[in-house]
Amino acid sequence: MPKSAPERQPHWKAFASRRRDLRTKREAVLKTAAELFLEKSYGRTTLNEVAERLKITKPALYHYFHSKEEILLECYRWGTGLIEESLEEIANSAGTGLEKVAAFVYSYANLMTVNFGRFVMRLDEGDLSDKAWHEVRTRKRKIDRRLRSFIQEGIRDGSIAPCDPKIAAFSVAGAVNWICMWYEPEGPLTPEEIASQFARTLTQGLARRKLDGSRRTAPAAHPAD
Amino acid sequence: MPKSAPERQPHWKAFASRRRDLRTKREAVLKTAAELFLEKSYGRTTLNEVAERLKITKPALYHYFHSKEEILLECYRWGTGLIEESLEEIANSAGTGLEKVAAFVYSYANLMTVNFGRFVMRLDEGDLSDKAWHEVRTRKRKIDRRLRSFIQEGIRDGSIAPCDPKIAAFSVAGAVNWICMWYEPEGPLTPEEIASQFARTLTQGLARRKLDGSRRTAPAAHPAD
DNA sequence: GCCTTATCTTACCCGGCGGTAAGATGTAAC
DNA sequence: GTTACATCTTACCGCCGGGTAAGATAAGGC
Repeated sequence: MPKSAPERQPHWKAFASRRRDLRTKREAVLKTAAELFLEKSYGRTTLNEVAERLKITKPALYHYFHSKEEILLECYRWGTGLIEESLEEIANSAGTGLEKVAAFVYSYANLMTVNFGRFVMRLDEGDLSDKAWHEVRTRKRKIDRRLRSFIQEGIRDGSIAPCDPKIAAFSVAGAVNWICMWYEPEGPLTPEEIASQFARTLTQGLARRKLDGSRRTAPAAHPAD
Repeated sequence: MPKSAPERQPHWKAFASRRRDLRTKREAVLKTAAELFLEKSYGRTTLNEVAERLKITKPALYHYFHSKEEILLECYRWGTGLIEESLEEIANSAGTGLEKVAAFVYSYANLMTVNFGRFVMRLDEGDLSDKAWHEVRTRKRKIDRRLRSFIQEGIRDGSIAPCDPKIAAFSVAGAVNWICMWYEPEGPLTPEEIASQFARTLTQGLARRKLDGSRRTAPAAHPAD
Protein backbone atom coordinates (compact mmCIF):
# COMPACT_ATOMS: atom_id res chain seq x y z
CA MET A 1 0.00 0.00 0.00
CA PRO A 2 1.54 3.29 -1.09
CA LYS A 3 2.07 5.47 1.95
CA SER A 4 0.33 8.66 0.91
CA ALA A 5 3.19 11.11 1.24
CA PRO A 6 2.77 14.48 2.97
CA GLU A 7 2.45 16.06 -0.46
CA ARG A 8 2.80 19.71 0.30
CA GLN A 9 2.48 20.55 -3.40
CA PRO A 10 -0.72 22.55 -3.77
CA HIS A 11 -3.09 20.85 -6.13
CA TRP A 12 -3.72 23.90 -8.26
CA LYS A 13 -0.33 23.46 -9.88
CA ALA A 14 -1.92 20.72 -11.95
CA PHE A 15 -3.90 23.50 -13.60
CA ALA A 16 -1.03 25.98 -13.93
CA SER A 17 -0.60 25.05 -17.56
CA ARG A 18 -3.25 24.24 -20.07
CA ARG A 19 -1.36 21.17 -21.15
CA ARG A 20 -3.65 18.24 -21.71
CA ASP A 21 -3.29 15.99 -18.73
CA LEU A 22 -6.75 14.86 -17.89
CA ARG A 23 -5.74 12.19 -15.45
CA THR A 24 -3.78 14.27 -12.97
CA LYS A 25 -6.23 17.15 -13.25
CA ARG A 26 -9.10 14.90 -12.33
CA GLU A 27 -7.15 13.74 -9.32
CA ALA A 28 -6.33 17.31 -8.35
CA VAL A 29 -10.02 18.15 -8.39
CA LEU A 30 -10.85 15.16 -6.24
CA LYS A 31 -8.14 15.95 -3.73
CA THR A 32 -9.13 19.56 -3.25
CA ALA A 33 -12.79 18.67 -3.18
CA ALA A 34 -12.11 16.03 -0.53
CA GLU A 35 -10.17 18.58 1.49
CA LEU A 36 -13.00 21.06 1.38
CA PHE A 37 -15.68 18.47 2.03
CA LEU A 38 -13.78 17.43 5.14
CA GLU A 39 -13.30 21.00 6.26
CA LYS A 40 -16.82 22.24 5.68
CA SER A 41 -18.98 19.27 4.71
CA TYR A 42 -20.31 18.54 1.27
CA GLY A 43 -23.42 20.65 1.56
CA ARG A 44 -21.64 23.79 2.64
CA THR A 45 -18.91 23.48 0.05
CA THR A 46 -19.47 25.39 -3.16
CA LEU A 47 -18.15 24.35 -6.52
CA ASN A 48 -16.94 27.91 -6.78
CA GLU A 49 -14.77 27.33 -3.76
CA VAL A 50 -13.35 24.15 -5.20
CA ALA A 51 -12.57 25.96 -8.41
CA GLU A 52 -11.12 28.94 -6.59
CA ARG A 53 -8.70 26.76 -4.67
CA LEU A 54 -7.57 25.31 -7.99
CA LYS A 55 -7.25 28.80 -9.45
CA ILE A 56 -9.78 28.09 -12.16
CA THR A 57 -13.48 28.85 -12.55
CA LYS A 58 -16.49 26.73 -11.81
CA PRO A 59 -17.50 25.73 -15.33
CA ALA A 60 -14.03 24.35 -15.92
CA LEU A 61 -14.83 21.65 -13.41
CA TYR A 62 -17.53 20.40 -15.71
CA HIS A 63 -14.90 19.29 -18.17
CA TYR A 64 -13.83 16.67 -15.67
CA PHE A 65 -17.06 15.74 -13.90
CA HIS A 66 -20.71 15.79 -14.81
CA SER A 67 -22.02 17.02 -11.50
CA LYS A 68 -21.13 17.87 -7.95
CA GLU A 69 -22.43 14.53 -6.84
CA GLU A 70 -20.16 12.66 -9.21
CA ILE A 71 -17.20 14.29 -7.49
CA LEU A 72 -18.54 13.13 -4.17
CA LEU A 73 -19.04 9.60 -5.40
CA GLU A 74 -15.54 9.40 -6.86
CA CYS A 75 -14.13 10.50 -3.53
CA TYR A 76 -16.04 7.70 -1.85
CA ARG A 77 -14.72 5.22 -4.39
CA TRP A 78 -11.17 6.34 -3.84
CA GLY A 79 -11.53 6.05 -0.08
CA THR A 80 -13.27 2.70 0.03
CA GLY A 81 -10.68 1.44 -2.45
CA LEU A 82 -7.89 2.35 -0.05
CA ILE A 83 -9.63 0.57 2.80
CA GLU A 84 -10.49 -2.57 0.87
CA GLU A 85 -6.94 -2.82 -0.39
CA SER A 86 -5.61 -2.69 3.12
CA LEU A 87 -8.12 -5.24 4.40
CA GLU A 88 -7.36 -7.64 1.59
CA GLU A 89 -3.77 -7.76 2.75
CA ILE A 90 -4.75 -8.59 6.29
CA ALA A 91 -7.23 -11.27 5.33
CA ASN A 92 -4.56 -13.03 3.32
CA SER A 93 -2.03 -12.90 6.10
CA ALA A 94 -1.46 -15.70 8.59
CA GLY A 95 -2.35 -15.42 12.27
CA THR A 96 -5.13 -15.94 14.77
CA GLY A 97 -8.42 -14.11 14.56
CA LEU A 98 -7.36 -11.85 17.36
CA GLU A 99 -4.18 -10.91 15.57
CA LYS A 100 -6.14 -10.10 12.47
CA VAL A 101 -8.47 -7.88 14.44
CA ALA A 102 -5.48 -6.12 15.93
CA ALA A 103 -4.01 -5.66 12.48
CA PHE A 104 -7.36 -4.43 11.23
CA VAL A 105 -7.65 -1.85 13.97
CA TYR A 106 -4.08 -0.68 13.52
CA SER A 107 -4.37 -0.36 9.78
CA TYR A 108 -7.85 1.07 9.80
CA ALA A 109 -7.04 3.62 12.46
CA ASN A 110 -4.19 4.84 10.32
CA LEU A 111 -6.50 5.20 7.36
CA MET A 112 -8.83 7.32 9.45
CA THR A 113 -6.10 9.91 9.72
CA VAL A 114 -5.69 10.18 5.97
CA ASN A 115 -7.91 12.32 3.82
CA PHE A 116 -9.60 9.77 1.63
CA GLY A 117 -9.96 7.34 4.47
CA ARG A 118 -11.52 9.88 6.83
CA PHE A 119 -13.74 10.90 4.02
CA VAL A 120 -15.51 7.57 3.78
CA MET A 121 -16.75 7.53 7.33
CA ARG A 122 -17.03 11.22 7.98
CA LEU A 123 -19.21 12.35 5.14
CA ASP A 124 -22.94 12.08 5.13
CA GLU A 125 -24.17 9.33 2.83
CA GLY A 126 -27.47 11.14 2.60
CA ASP A 127 -25.96 13.52 0.08
CA LEU A 128 -25.75 10.71 -2.46
CA SER A 129 -28.42 9.75 -4.98
CA ASP A 130 -30.19 6.46 -4.37
CA LYS A 131 -28.09 4.59 -6.85
CA ALA A 132 -24.76 5.89 -5.60
CA TRP A 133 -25.93 5.39 -2.06
CA HIS A 134 -26.46 1.70 -2.67
CA GLU A 135 -23.03 1.37 -4.18
CA VAL A 136 -21.32 3.03 -1.24
CA ARG A 137 -23.45 1.10 1.19
CA THR A 138 -22.42 -2.20 -0.39
CA ARG A 139 -18.76 -1.31 -0.15
CA LYS A 140 -19.10 -0.28 3.48
CA ARG A 141 -20.97 -3.42 4.37
CA LYS A 142 -18.13 -5.41 2.89
CA ILE A 143 -15.70 -3.73 5.28
CA ASP A 144 -17.87 -4.49 8.26
CA ARG A 145 -18.28 -8.11 7.19
CA ARG A 146 -14.54 -8.49 7.01
CA LEU A 147 -14.13 -7.36 10.57
CA ARG A 148 -16.95 -9.58 11.71
CA SER A 149 -15.37 -12.57 10.01
CA PHE A 150 -12.07 -11.90 11.77
CA ILE A 151 -13.90 -11.92 15.08
CA GLN A 152 -15.70 -15.15 14.27
CA GLU A 153 -12.41 -16.67 13.23
CA GLY A 154 -10.96 -15.63 16.57
CA ILE A 155 -13.82 -17.16 18.50
CA ARG A 156 -13.34 -20.42 16.63
CA ASP A 157 -9.58 -20.55 17.12
CA GLY A 158 -9.93 -19.60 20.77
CA SER A 159 -8.04 -16.34 20.65
CA ILE A 160 -11.18 -14.29 21.28
CA ALA A 161 -13.65 -14.78 24.12
CA PRO A 162 -17.14 -15.87 23.07
CA CYS A 163 -19.43 -12.94 22.26
CA ASP A 164 -21.94 -11.69 19.73
CA PRO A 165 -19.72 -10.94 16.72
CA LYS A 166 -22.16 -8.44 15.30
CA ILE A 167 -22.26 -6.21 18.33
CA ALA A 168 -18.56 -6.67 18.97
CA ALA A 169 -17.81 -5.58 15.43
CA PHE A 170 -20.02 -2.52 15.84
CA SER A 171 -18.18 -1.68 18.99
CA VAL A 172 -14.69 -2.01 17.55
CA ALA A 173 -15.50 -0.43 14.23
CA GLY A 174 -17.32 2.37 15.99
CA ALA A 175 -14.37 3.26 18.14
CA VAL A 176 -12.12 3.40 15.10
CA ASN A 177 -14.60 5.11 12.83
CA TRP A 178 -15.08 7.85 15.33
CA ILE A 179 -11.43 8.80 14.98
CA CYS A 180 -12.29 10.65 11.81
CA MET A 181 -14.57 12.89 13.86
CA TRP A 182 -11.94 14.26 16.20
CA TYR A 183 -8.59 13.67 14.56
CA GLU A 184 -6.82 16.69 13.19
CA PRO A 185 -3.52 16.48 11.33
CA GLU A 186 -2.02 19.39 13.24
CA GLY A 187 -3.07 18.02 16.62
CA PRO A 188 -0.82 16.58 19.35
CA LEU A 189 -1.60 12.91 18.69
CA THR A 190 0.26 11.15 15.89
CA PRO A 191 -1.49 8.54 13.76
CA GLU A 192 1.04 5.96 14.90
CA GLU A 193 0.26 6.63 18.56
CA ILE A 194 -3.47 6.46 18.05
CA ALA A 195 -3.36 3.35 15.92
CA SER A 196 -1.20 1.31 18.26
CA GLN A 197 -3.04 2.37 21.40
CA PHE A 198 -6.39 1.62 19.84
CA ALA A 199 -5.20 -1.76 18.65
CA ARG A 200 -4.03 -2.61 22.13
CA THR A 201 -7.01 -1.28 24.05
CA LEU A 202 -9.61 -2.75 21.78
CA THR A 203 -8.09 -6.19 21.44
CA GLN A 204 -7.55 -6.51 25.14
CA GLY A 205 -11.25 -6.10 25.39
CA LEU A 206 -11.80 -8.97 23.06
CA ALA A 207 -8.97 -11.23 24.17
CA ARG A 208 -9.79 -14.09 26.43
CA ARG A 209 -8.49 -13.22 29.83
CA LYS A 210 -5.58 -15.38 30.77
CA LEU A 211 -6.30 -17.03 34.08
CA ASP A 212 -2.72 -18.00 34.83
CA GLY A 213 0.05 -15.58 35.62
CA SER A 214 2.62 -17.04 33.26
CA ARG A 215 1.89 -14.82 30.31
CA ARG A 216 1.94 -11.14 31.06
CA THR A 217 2.49 -9.60 27.64
CA ALA A 218 -0.37 -8.38 25.55
CA PRO A 219 -0.91 -9.93 22.12
CA ALA A 220 0.86 -8.23 19.26
CA ALA A 221 -0.92 -5.00 18.66
CA HIS A 222 0.07 -4.57 15.06
CA PRO A 223 2.15 -6.39 12.49
CA ALA A 224 5.75 -5.76 11.60
CA ASP A 225 6.61 -2.57 13.34
CA MET B 1 -34.29 10.62 34.73
CA PRO B 2 -37.70 10.48 33.05
CA LYS B 3 -37.78 7.54 30.70
CA SER B 4 -38.88 9.15 27.47
CA ALA B 5 -41.98 7.13 26.70
CA PRO B 6 -42.66 5.68 23.25
CA GLU B 7 -45.01 8.60 22.65
CA ARG B 8 -46.89 7.53 19.59
CA GLN B 9 -48.95 10.71 19.69
CA PRO B 10 -48.09 12.67 16.56
CA HIS B 11 -46.72 16.04 17.46
CA TRP B 12 -49.03 17.99 15.21
CA LYS B 13 -51.86 17.46 17.65
CA ALA B 14 -50.31 20.22 19.69
CA PHE B 15 -51.31 22.53 16.86
CA ALA B 16 -54.75 21.04 16.26
CA SER B 17 -56.33 23.84 18.24
CA ARG B 18 -55.33 27.44 18.29
CA ARG B 19 -55.45 27.49 22.04
CA ARG B 20 -52.58 29.43 23.52
CA ASP B 21 -50.14 26.90 24.78
CA LEU B 22 -46.76 28.21 23.82
CA ARG B 23 -44.75 25.78 25.87
CA THR B 24 -46.01 22.50 24.42
CA LYS B 25 -46.09 23.92 20.93
CA ARG B 26 -42.46 24.90 21.15
CA GLU B 27 -41.65 21.39 22.27
CA ALA B 28 -43.68 19.92 19.45
CA VAL B 29 -41.68 21.96 16.97
CA LEU B 30 -38.41 20.82 18.49
CA LYS B 31 -39.45 17.18 18.48
CA THR B 32 -40.52 17.11 14.86
CA ALA B 33 -37.53 19.15 13.81
CA ALA B 34 -35.23 16.73 15.61
CA GLU B 35 -36.96 13.82 13.89
CA LEU B 36 -36.46 15.34 10.49
CA PHE B 37 -32.91 16.44 11.18
CA LEU B 38 -32.08 12.87 12.13
CA GLU B 39 -33.82 11.46 9.09
CA LYS B 40 -32.40 13.84 6.51
CA SER B 41 -29.78 16.03 8.19
CA TYR B 42 -30.17 19.66 9.08
CA GLY B 43 -29.09 21.01 5.73
CA ARG B 44 -31.49 18.95 3.69
CA THR B 45 -34.45 19.59 5.96
CA THR B 46 -36.70 22.46 4.95
CA LEU B 47 -38.66 24.56 7.36
CA ASN B 48 -41.57 23.90 5.05
CA GLU B 49 -41.21 20.21 5.77
CA VAL B 50 -41.15 20.81 9.50
CA ALA B 51 -44.26 22.93 9.22
CA GLU B 52 -45.96 20.42 6.96
CA ARG B 53 -45.46 17.62 9.43
CA LEU B 54 -47.06 19.81 12.08
CA LYS B 55 -49.92 20.64 9.71
CA ILE B 56 -49.16 24.33 9.80
CA THR B 57 -47.28 26.68 7.47
CA LYS B 58 -43.71 27.86 7.61
CA PRO B 59 -44.22 31.40 8.88
CA ALA B 60 -46.10 30.04 11.87
CA LEU B 61 -42.83 28.57 13.06
CA TYR B 62 -41.45 32.06 13.40
CA HIS B 63 -43.84 32.71 16.25
CA TYR B 64 -41.88 30.19 18.29
CA PHE B 65 -38.34 30.59 17.03
CA HIS B 66 -36.33 33.38 15.48
CA SER B 67 -34.50 31.29 12.92
CA LYS B 68 -33.81 27.80 11.70
CA GLU B 69 -30.54 27.80 13.55
CA GLU B 70 -32.22 28.60 16.84
CA ILE B 71 -34.27 25.44 16.45
CA LEU B 72 -31.08 23.50 15.87
CA LEU B 73 -29.42 25.00 18.92
CA GLU B 74 -32.39 24.28 21.15
CA CYS B 75 -32.29 20.67 20.04
CA TYR B 76 -28.65 20.50 20.99
CA ARG B 77 -29.42 22.03 24.37
CA TRP B 78 -32.16 19.54 25.02
CA GLY B 79 -29.91 16.63 24.09
CA THR B 80 -26.85 17.71 26.01
CA GLY B 81 -29.12 18.41 28.97
CA LEU B 82 -30.31 14.81 28.93
CA ILE B 83 -26.77 13.52 28.82
CA GLU B 84 -25.41 15.79 31.52
CA GLU B 85 -28.29 14.88 33.78
CA SER B 86 -27.53 11.22 33.40
CA LEU B 87 -23.81 11.72 33.97
CA GLU B 88 -24.38 13.78 37.06
CA GLU B 89 -26.17 10.85 38.60
CA ILE B 90 -23.33 8.48 37.88
CA ALA B 91 -20.63 10.84 39.15
CA ASN B 92 -22.45 11.16 42.44
CA SER B 93 -22.87 7.43 42.85
CA ALA B 94 -20.50 5.23 44.79
CA GLY B 95 -18.27 2.64 43.16
CA THR B 96 -14.89 2.12 41.58
CA GLY B 97 -13.76 4.01 38.51
CA LEU B 98 -14.36 0.95 36.40
CA GLU B 99 -17.90 0.62 37.67
CA LYS B 100 -18.53 4.23 36.83
CA VAL B 101 -17.22 3.73 33.34
CA ALA B 102 -19.49 0.73 32.95
CA ALA B 103 -22.42 2.77 34.19
CA PHE B 104 -21.44 5.57 31.84
CA VAL B 105 -21.33 3.29 28.84
CA TYR B 106 -24.59 1.63 29.72
CA SER B 107 -26.41 4.87 30.29
CA TYR B 108 -24.84 6.70 27.41
CA ALA B 109 -25.49 3.87 24.98
CA ASN B 110 -29.13 4.01 25.92
CA LEU B 111 -29.20 7.71 25.27
CA MET B 112 -27.78 7.14 21.82
CA THR B 113 -30.93 5.24 20.91
CA VAL B 114 -33.18 8.12 21.89
CA ASN B 115 -33.90 11.01 19.58
CA PHE B 116 -32.44 13.92 21.46
CA GLY B 117 -29.46 11.91 22.56
CA ARG B 118 -28.65 10.66 19.07
CA PHE B 119 -29.08 14.17 17.89
CA VAL B 120 -26.17 15.54 19.85
CA MET B 121 -23.55 13.28 18.34
CA ARG B 122 -25.09 12.69 14.96
CA LEU B 123 -25.63 16.20 13.71
CA ASP B 124 -22.96 18.30 12.14
CA GLU B 125 -21.75 21.04 14.44
CA GLY B 126 -20.63 22.97 11.39
CA ASP B 127 -24.20 24.08 10.83
CA LEU B 128 -24.04 26.23 13.94
CA SER B 129 -22.94 29.85 14.10
CA ASP B 130 -19.64 30.53 15.80
CA LYS B 131 -21.25 31.53 19.05
CA ALA B 132 -23.60 28.57 19.25
CA TRP B 133 -20.78 26.30 18.15
CA HIS B 134 -18.71 27.32 21.13
CA GLU B 135 -21.58 26.68 23.49
CA VAL B 136 -22.21 23.21 22.16
CA ARG B 137 -18.51 22.47 22.08
CA THR B 138 -18.17 23.41 25.74
CA ARG B 139 -21.01 21.12 26.71
CA LYS B 140 -19.58 18.24 24.72
CA ARG B 141 -16.15 18.73 26.19
CA LYS B 142 -17.71 18.50 29.63
CA ILE B 143 -19.09 15.08 28.78
CA ASP B 144 -15.75 13.85 27.56
CA ARG B 145 -14.00 15.19 30.64
CA ARG B 146 -16.40 13.30 32.84
CA LEU B 147 -15.57 10.02 31.16
CA ARG B 148 -11.87 10.78 31.31
CA SER B 149 -12.12 11.51 35.03
CA PHE B 150 -13.87 8.18 35.62
CA ILE B 151 -11.00 6.44 33.87
CA GLN B 152 -8.40 8.31 35.88
CA GLU B 153 -10.29 7.46 39.03
CA GLY B 154 -10.22 3.83 37.99
CA ILE B 155 -6.51 3.88 37.38
CA ARG B 156 -5.93 5.38 40.80
CA ASP B 157 -8.15 2.91 42.63
CA GLY B 158 -6.66 0.00 40.71
CA SER B 159 -9.81 -1.14 38.95
CA ILE B 160 -8.50 -0.07 35.54
CA ALA B 161 -5.18 -1.04 33.99
CA PRO B 162 -2.73 1.82 33.47
CA CYS B 163 -3.20 3.57 30.13
CA ASP B 164 -3.42 7.00 28.53
CA PRO B 165 -6.82 8.23 29.77
CA LYS B 166 -7.23 10.60 26.88
CA ILE B 167 -6.91 7.99 24.18
CA ALA B 168 -8.84 5.44 26.20
CA ALA B 169 -11.68 7.91 26.59
CA PHE B 170 -11.67 8.60 22.86
CA SER B 171 -11.85 4.91 22.23
CA VAL B 172 -14.74 4.21 24.60
CA ALA B 173 -16.67 7.32 23.75
CA GLY B 174 -16.13 6.68 20.06
CA ALA B 175 -17.56 3.21 20.20
CA VAL B 176 -20.65 4.50 21.98
CA ASN B 177 -21.02 7.66 19.96
CA TRP B 178 -20.97 5.68 16.77
CA ILE B 179 -24.13 3.89 17.85
CA CYS B 180 -26.11 6.89 16.72
CA MET B 181 -24.81 6.30 13.21
CA TRP B 182 -26.20 2.82 12.75
CA TYR B 183 -28.95 2.37 15.29
CA GLU B 184 -32.49 2.37 14.01
CA PRO B 185 -35.51 2.10 16.28
CA GLU B 186 -37.17 -0.51 14.07
CA GLY B 187 -34.04 -2.65 13.85
CA PRO B 188 -33.46 -6.08 15.42
CA LEU B 189 -31.23 -4.87 18.26
CA THR B 190 -32.89 -3.46 21.37
CA PRO B 191 -31.31 -0.56 23.24
CA GLU B 192 -31.03 -2.74 26.34
CA GLU B 193 -29.11 -5.40 24.43
CA ILE B 194 -26.74 -2.92 22.89
CA ALA B 195 -26.14 -1.01 26.09
CA SER B 196 -25.34 -4.02 28.23
CA GLN B 197 -23.14 -5.68 25.62
CA PHE B 198 -21.22 -2.50 25.03
CA ALA B 199 -20.74 -1.94 28.73
CA ARG B 200 -19.37 -5.43 29.11
CA THR B 201 -17.14 -5.48 26.04
CA LEU B 202 -15.69 -2.04 26.58
CA THR B 203 -14.99 -2.39 30.29
CA GLN B 204 -13.35 -5.72 29.85
CA GLY B 205 -10.95 -3.91 27.65
CA LEU B 206 -10.16 -1.47 30.38
CA ALA B 207 -10.27 -3.82 33.36
CA ARG B 208 -7.01 -4.97 34.75
CA ARG B 209 -6.61 -8.59 33.80
CA LYS B 210 -6.73 -10.74 36.85
CA LEU B 211 -3.63 -12.85 36.96
CA ASP B 212 -5.03 -15.40 39.39
CA GLY B 213 -7.83 -17.79 38.58
CA SER B 214 -9.82 -17.16 41.74
CA ARG B 215 -12.08 -14.49 40.30
CA ARG B 216 -13.82 -15.49 37.12
CA THR B 217 -16.78 -13.14 36.96
CA ALA B 218 -16.65 -9.97 34.97
CA PRO B 219 -17.22 -6.70 36.81
CA ALA B 220 -20.78 -5.47 36.93
CA ALA B 221 -21.62 -4.24 33.48
CA HIS B 222 -24.37 -1.88 34.53
CA PRO B 223 -26.06 -0.83 37.71
CA ALA B 224 -29.25 -2.26 39.15
CA ASP B 225 -30.52 -4.54 36.48
C1' DG C 1 1.68 28.56 -40.00
C1' DC C 2 -2.83 26.61 -39.72
C1' DC C 3 -6.49 24.03 -38.43
C1' DT C 4 -8.63 21.19 -35.08
C1' DT C 5 -9.78 20.22 -30.72
C1' DA C 6 -9.41 20.25 -25.82
C1' DT C 7 -9.48 23.62 -22.30
C1' DC C 8 -11.19 27.40 -19.84
C1' DT C 9 -13.91 32.04 -19.17
C1' DT C 10 -17.70 35.39 -19.06
C1' DA C 11 -22.38 35.81 -18.63
C1' DC C 12 -26.45 33.90 -17.52
C1' DC C 13 -30.65 30.98 -16.03
C1' DC C 14 -33.60 28.88 -12.70
C1' DG C 15 -35.17 26.69 -8.76
C1' DG C 16 -35.26 26.43 -3.91
C1' DC C 17 -35.07 28.03 0.64
C1' DG C 18 -34.69 31.18 4.72
C1' DG C 19 -36.99 34.93 6.05
C1' DT C 20 -40.62 38.98 6.06
C1' DA C 21 -44.91 41.98 5.34
C1' DA C 22 -49.46 42.44 5.97
C1' DG C 23 -53.56 40.90 6.89
C1' DA C 24 -57.19 37.20 8.27
C1' DT C 25 -59.01 34.32 12.07
C1' DG C 26 -59.85 32.33 16.09
C1' DT C 27 -59.46 32.84 21.56
C1' DA C 28 -59.82 34.70 25.81
C1' DA C 29 -61.03 38.43 29.05
C1' DC C 30 -64.45 41.58 30.52
C1' DG D 1 -70.64 41.14 22.20
C1' DT D 2 -66.97 43.54 21.79
C1' DT D 3 -62.31 44.38 22.29
C1' DA D 4 -57.63 43.11 22.12
C1' DC D 5 -54.24 40.13 21.28
C1' DA D 6 -52.04 35.86 20.09
C1' DT D 7 -52.01 32.84 16.36
C1' DC D 8 -51.66 31.47 11.72
C1' DT D 9 -52.00 32.21 6.39
C1' DT D 10 -51.21 34.04 1.73
C1' DA D 11 -48.09 36.26 -0.98
C1' DC D 12 -43.76 37.72 -1.67
C1' DC D 13 -38.55 39.06 -1.62
C1' DG D 14 -33.61 38.25 -2.22
C1' DC D 15 -29.92 35.47 -2.39
C1' DC D 16 -27.20 31.78 -3.41
C1' DG D 17 -25.67 27.75 -5.71
C1' DG D 18 -25.79 24.06 -9.32
C1' DG D 19 -25.70 23.89 -13.92
C1' DT D 20 -25.52 25.67 -19.04
C1' DA D 21 -24.64 28.44 -23.49
C1' DA D 22 -21.53 30.38 -26.24
C1' DG D 23 -17.47 32.01 -27.27
C1' DA D 24 -12.23 33.07 -26.37
C1' DT D 25 -7.61 30.94 -26.01
C1' DA D 26 -3.99 28.03 -26.12
C1' DA D 27 -1.91 23.05 -27.50
C1' DG D 28 -0.39 20.05 -30.54
C1' DG D 29 -0.36 17.46 -34.85
C1' DC D 30 0.64 18.16 -39.60
